[in-house]
Amino acid sequence: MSASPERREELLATAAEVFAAQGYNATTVRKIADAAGMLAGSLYYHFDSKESMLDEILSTFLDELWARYDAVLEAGLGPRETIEALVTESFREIDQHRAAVAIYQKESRHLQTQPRFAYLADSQARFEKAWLGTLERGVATEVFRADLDIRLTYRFVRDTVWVAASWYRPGGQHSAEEIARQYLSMVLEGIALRE
Amino acid sequence: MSASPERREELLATAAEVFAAQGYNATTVRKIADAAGMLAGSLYYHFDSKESMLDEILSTFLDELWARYDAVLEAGLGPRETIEALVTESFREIDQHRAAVAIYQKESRHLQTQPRFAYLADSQARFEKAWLGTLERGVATEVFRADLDIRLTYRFVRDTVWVAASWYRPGGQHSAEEIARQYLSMVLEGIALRE
Amino acid sequence: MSASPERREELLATAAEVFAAQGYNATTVRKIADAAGMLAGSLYYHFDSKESMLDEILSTFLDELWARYDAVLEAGLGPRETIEALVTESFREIDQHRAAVAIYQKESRHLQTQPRFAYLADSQARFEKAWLGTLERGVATEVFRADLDIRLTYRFVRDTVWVAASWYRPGGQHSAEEIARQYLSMVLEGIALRE
Amino acid sequence: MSASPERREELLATAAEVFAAQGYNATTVRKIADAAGMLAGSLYYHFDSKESMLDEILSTFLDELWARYDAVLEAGLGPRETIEALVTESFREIDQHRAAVAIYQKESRHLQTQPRFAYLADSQARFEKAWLGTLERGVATEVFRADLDIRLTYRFVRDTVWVAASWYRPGGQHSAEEIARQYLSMVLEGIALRE
DNA sequence: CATGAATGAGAATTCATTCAT
DNA sequence: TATGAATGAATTCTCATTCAT
Repeated sequence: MSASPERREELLATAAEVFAAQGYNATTVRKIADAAGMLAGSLYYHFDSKESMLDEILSTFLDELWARYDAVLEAGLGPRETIEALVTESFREIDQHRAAVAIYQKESRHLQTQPRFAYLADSQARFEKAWLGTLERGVATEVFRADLDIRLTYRFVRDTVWVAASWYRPGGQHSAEEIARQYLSMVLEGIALRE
Repeated sequence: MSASPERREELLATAAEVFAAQGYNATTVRKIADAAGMLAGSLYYHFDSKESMLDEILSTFLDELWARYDAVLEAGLGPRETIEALVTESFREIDQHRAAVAIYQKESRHLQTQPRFAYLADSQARFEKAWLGTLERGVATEVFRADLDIRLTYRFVRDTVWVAASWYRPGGQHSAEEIARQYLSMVLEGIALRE
Repeated sequence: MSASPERREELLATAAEVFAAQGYNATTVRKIADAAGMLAGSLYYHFDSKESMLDEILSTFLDELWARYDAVLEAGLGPRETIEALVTESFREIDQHRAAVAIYQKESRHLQTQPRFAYLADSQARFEKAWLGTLERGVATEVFRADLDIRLTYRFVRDTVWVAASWYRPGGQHSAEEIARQYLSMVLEGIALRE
Repeated sequence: MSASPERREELLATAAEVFAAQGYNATTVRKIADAAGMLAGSLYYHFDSKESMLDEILSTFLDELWARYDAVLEAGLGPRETIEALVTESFREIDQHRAAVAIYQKESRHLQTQPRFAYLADSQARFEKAWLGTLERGVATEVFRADLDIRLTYRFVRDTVWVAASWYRPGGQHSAEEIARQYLSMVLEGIALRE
């Protein structure tokens, strides 16, 4: 009930694409197997269950994301630079694991309630702490505006970044970095022309 | 096969809540019926199918939304005022039909491929035309920044507004209008403090 | 739970048409009610159940048929004349109660097993006795051929008559009597030209 | 989604028996599965739906029947010999595929209206052409009586043969050929003794 | 490693029937 | 007499999962 790690990864990538395209619940094991060129039952040689595929996809994604985030958070940057770095890393993650991000975006809310996916809630709490803390620091140091509800701002920034996974296609017109740059510019400076 | 419009509306509101909370696919008719205090089969006195409930929820929402949008678009406002009005109407819609908006947000992408829900794609195209046109007008009249990719800006503004449906709860701390005001401020001026 | 006999008869006639056209099992109470211009539940003011409608249709048909058959059988006719009279009465019955005959033809075999419809088996047995007895009498008196298996002949004559209900439409080109005449001619003389 | 042809055939044979015995509509998938010694859901590994089982049973039957009929029709026989051969082949078909014939007999009329079963109507039309043409040829060459309505005769001959499927049991007293011989004798010469 | 064939739990849906009004 | 709204049992079908080969 395990196999070469490469094959697993291939299969997980395939599964992630299908989950992202059709939604986890609407995805049948058969569809994944079709996409992988095998029969549904054969997947069970590699994985315990459909849910464990989802679990592995999401936890791998979050592990990697937090490695990136932690590196940023421990770098001792200023609030604005921290936000810039977090957003840029987020877009890099979207670029490299678009499917996983899209799944996370669509499914994490209702998965959180299940014990097996409690780590999603934990991660969410860490997100909130990191972003919110940075924003508060920015307000305190007069880098960010003080007249906005800080939780509203947090949600604005957070959502603004992650929803992009729903339309982003790697290899498109703009690189992840370029998209990050423009998004940051909008989030930080707004879209209105300054006189 | 149909029945009194009031009962239908009650049941649709119930169904919309459950769809929004659990996702369309993960929602069983039984759950809807439970929430409505009846047996699963009884729903079929009022509706043809689970899908037709979804259909009615989404099309009612879009009809109403477009009535609001059209009123704004025909008012002859300037680009900035148009964006402000569209965003404000969107938050009012979220306030009044949160469930429908959340469902739309989560399900419309993959529903679009089904002929029955082709109107979702039509609506999407109209959205794009309305928002994109307004943004372009704003760039031309030097109300909006010219250095941003206009399609990126469109997606930013569009997503920024609708994702709010995933966390917004009516009767919370801020009114829909207040949230709209703050969002608009962020979208237009950014979150960074201007020196 | 009963009503004017006229209304019952009307409704039974309607039900019989639908049963004949679609088959008993494939006929929903709703279809009958639609055809009668009322709602499904309303039928239950007139009848106990769908099955009791079927029962009443079939038993009424058989009662009438046996009244006719008994008159023939008690008339003291010769074997050939008896067969002729039975066939003619059968076609008259088809003419007047086509739907009931068609239902009988299609459903009686598997209904017979249910206690409620045991009378169908009884009737079948009486049929057999009447027809078979007449044929045997005919063979004995050298009116009918002796070289045929008598049970095969019985089935041939019986089926030959009743299947006609599946295509007969009252008011068509030929009257019931004319069809009876031609059928009788075929059954008795065959279709080959005699030299 | 399909599987080994042998298993399919076994299961189809089982299904055909149950359909023939109880009628298509009254047959539940569970009954078929019981008869096959498996669970209802398991049938769906082999077949798309209950309807597709019916479809396959009927189309297989008609394909085979038409292979036989075409061989006869292309043999250049005289009208009487053609009728004899067609009837004989029909009884052979009844002997070998009794269940399919019985289903065809009972269900084809109302199935014809569904697009999926349009081929039943096509086949019916070909039947009519074949039988009617042969009868007409027989009348023209003075082999068959000219004083009968030819369409009535067609129905008589057609029904006479196929209804036998409702009572025929293979391995009974008479072989298919013997029954064919006696039926042909009745149809051609009649049951009355010739003086 | 993969297949083929199943299992069994539940899903959506249908429909005869009931009953207060 | 008829309606509107339900019930509840049964039905078709789906799907994750298992397992011998």
